[in-house]
Amino acid sequence: MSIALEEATTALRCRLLAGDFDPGTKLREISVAEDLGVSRTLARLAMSALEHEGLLTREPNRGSRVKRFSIKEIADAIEVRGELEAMAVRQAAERGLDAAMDARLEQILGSLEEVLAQGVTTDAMRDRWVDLNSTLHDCLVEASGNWALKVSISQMSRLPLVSPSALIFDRKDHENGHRQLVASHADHVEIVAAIRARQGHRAEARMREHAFMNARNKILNLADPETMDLARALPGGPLIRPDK
Amino acid sequence: MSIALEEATTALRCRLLAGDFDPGTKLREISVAEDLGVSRTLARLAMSALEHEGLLTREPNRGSRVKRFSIKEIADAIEVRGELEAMAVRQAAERGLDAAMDARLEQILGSLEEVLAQGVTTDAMRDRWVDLNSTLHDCLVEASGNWALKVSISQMSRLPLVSPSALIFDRKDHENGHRQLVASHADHVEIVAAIRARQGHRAEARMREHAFMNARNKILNLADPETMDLARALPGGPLIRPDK
DNA sequence: AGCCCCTATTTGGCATGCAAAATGCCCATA
DNA sequence: TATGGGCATTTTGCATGCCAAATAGGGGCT
Repeated sequence: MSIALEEATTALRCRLLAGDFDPGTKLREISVAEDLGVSRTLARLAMSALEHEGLLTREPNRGSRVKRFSIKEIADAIEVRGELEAMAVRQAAERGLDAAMDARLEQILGSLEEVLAQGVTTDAMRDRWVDLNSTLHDCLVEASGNWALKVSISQMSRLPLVSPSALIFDRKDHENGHRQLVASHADHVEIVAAIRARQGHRAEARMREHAFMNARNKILNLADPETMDLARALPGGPLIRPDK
Repeated sequence: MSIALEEATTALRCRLLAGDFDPGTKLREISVAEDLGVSRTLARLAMSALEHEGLLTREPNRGSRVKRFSIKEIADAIEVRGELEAMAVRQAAERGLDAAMDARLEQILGSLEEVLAQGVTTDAMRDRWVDLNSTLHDCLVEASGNWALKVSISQMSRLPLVSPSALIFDRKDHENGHRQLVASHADHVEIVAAIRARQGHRAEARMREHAFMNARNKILNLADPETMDLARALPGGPLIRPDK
């Protein structure tokens, strides 16, 4: 089930995250199947996968529905991811960086610095920033050497708006947006520095604050959807609703 | 019926956790199907579920194999669960207990106290202790009101030896086993007290230590399998190997 | 031994059949 | 009009058979 399943699952996941379906919609496997251009069997597999990811909920004998996320649930998930990443950098500091990872982090930080200096104004620059940012977070988790941490974080990151790639750029107040990026980059630099200095507690604290600020920005923008501009045209659509 | 899938998945999961298969064994869907007495379709669904749970790994076009857990991976997962539970009790303290949950916790603590007073010597008593212990941990997570926390913790808990129900009783040194239970119960009491007093940081710290001690006991026993006596005859078998 | 080719098995996927449950609809009744 | 009961349709849950492609396994050849 390598090629087609993965493809079908990805396609359905993208449609869900893009908000193609209203939350609460029942997904009939027949319509999903012909929608994705695959068989009922495969559609069922894909839906099962997304159910495990938490994007669908299944009621016995009644099929699956599109999960509705409340803002609180998203905020919870972001907070959990933050706590886990904080734990990751603490463990990375306690464990120490190997030479390869150290160089890799240095290179990513350099690229981020470069992008920041040029100014993150175009969509292309935004994409590049988001990519680098995601990669950096991945590396930090990797550096912890903790397998379970990686699993947990990636589970959270599959939820809408939770992933580090779901950055929000403030387009209304461009000055403000730039300030956020500068602060974010300063966090990155200090976190890596703390890890190198084996200051586990400091790395943890700074990462926790980093996550908190990021979460607050996201939630603020959720309440004011006009300014919302999700990187990679990913999530944030009808899946998330203020009610619960 | 969703009955059969759930049943087949549970059956296969139990066989995996019980160590019926050596790690690395390739699971052919045909043999799994007739082994469980279900169709190939259903066997694939069940295997897909267990793959998402992390008990199986799939290699494209080559089927799935039984995942081999190193002791480090298990220790990592236990540590992550501990951190998440610590976060849970902190949030529970910050949020406050509603009357129903407060009463429920009190009742569980009372039952645990009672069991402890009678002495946890028979298998039946051990089962009762494990049940109460699991319920208490579930309640604490529930009390946090954090949905993502519940999801993450349950994900970790599906791994062998990670669940709070995977308690280990020291049968070699009965005195030592009893001491551990007494200490564990004291932790429970103080954690609940801290939550009631809205002492988030204290609840968190104590829970982290509680988890750490529990993890250490488990890992110690892994290195000395003679004394290992997993409650509910659950996991710990061939799935876990010292190597990596 | 090393390599190649051929065969048998297995995976990945599709279409269909079927019983049971759920859904929807129509109509009778209050 | 609102309610509710009964019937037909749809949908789910699972099984079965089939097929192409990839893999694994087993000789035989050099």
